[in-house]
Amino acid sequence: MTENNFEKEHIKSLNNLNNEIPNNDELEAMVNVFKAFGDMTRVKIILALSQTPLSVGEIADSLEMSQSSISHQLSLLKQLNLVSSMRKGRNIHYRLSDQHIITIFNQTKEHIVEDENDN
Amino acid sequence: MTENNFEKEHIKSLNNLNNEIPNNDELEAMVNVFKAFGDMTRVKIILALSQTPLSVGEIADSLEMSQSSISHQLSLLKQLNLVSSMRKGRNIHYRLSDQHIITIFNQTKEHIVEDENDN
DNA sequence: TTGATGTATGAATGATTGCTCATATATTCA
DNA sequence: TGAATATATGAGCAATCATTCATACATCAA
Repeated sequence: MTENNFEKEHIKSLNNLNNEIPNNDELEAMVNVFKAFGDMTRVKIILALSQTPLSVGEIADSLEMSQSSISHQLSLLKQLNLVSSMRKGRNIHYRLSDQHIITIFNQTKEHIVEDENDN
Repeated sequence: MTENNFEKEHIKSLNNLNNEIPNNDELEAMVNVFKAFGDMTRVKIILALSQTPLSVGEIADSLEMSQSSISHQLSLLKQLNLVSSMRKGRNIHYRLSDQHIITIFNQTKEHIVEDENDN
């Protein structure tokens, strides 16, 4: 009988599944942000920028990667409003555009750390 | 002179950049989790599981996708300890293994919503 | 045991993506 | 203006990845 109620609840949840999912545009935006975070180069760029604003060349030197590669990635990050840029003379300084980003990273790190302890 | 101090601080930050970045294993683990979140199918699976535990077939039906595809993705999510599974008779019930996941999703949604308002 | 149902899994494939190379654009300085 | 420096960008390529298809494995019911 109690078992049966669980089952009913479950069916109810099942029918509501599609309603609870965010609208597709928002979902797609989320997926794109996660995609951006799902690459080592971009994560390193973001972590570097979380310390201080940096020029393209500074990032490239720091990560020992080509200027072109970094520039491409910055352009992607900028498109997603994850970073913003500002010209300063010959250089262009990039900075994180949102502190949420670091919060998200920290949450994820926590997930991983807890995980390690579970083994 | 004050301008110069900023510059000095900046150089100092520059030299510390590599020190501040988490160790590579942790970084890689983070990137893998974000990669997992960077796919529409997996995000929908996770959002569905955030409502209630579900069997493979239930997820496949709900998302109108093949059993095989869902099973493949669940296997990936399981490998990353994002979901856990438990056999119940002929079915296998999957559930989220960590509430951090939803927190991360919500943070990301916030980032996106703020973004829309900025325009 | 046999048939039916639910899930997992390996191989193949088309699509996506990160990097490189070459080159264009923008700014400063002499 | 011309040379040097910093950055952006398009095309091409190799690697990665999500799905499908075929099939194997596991459980239940008769």
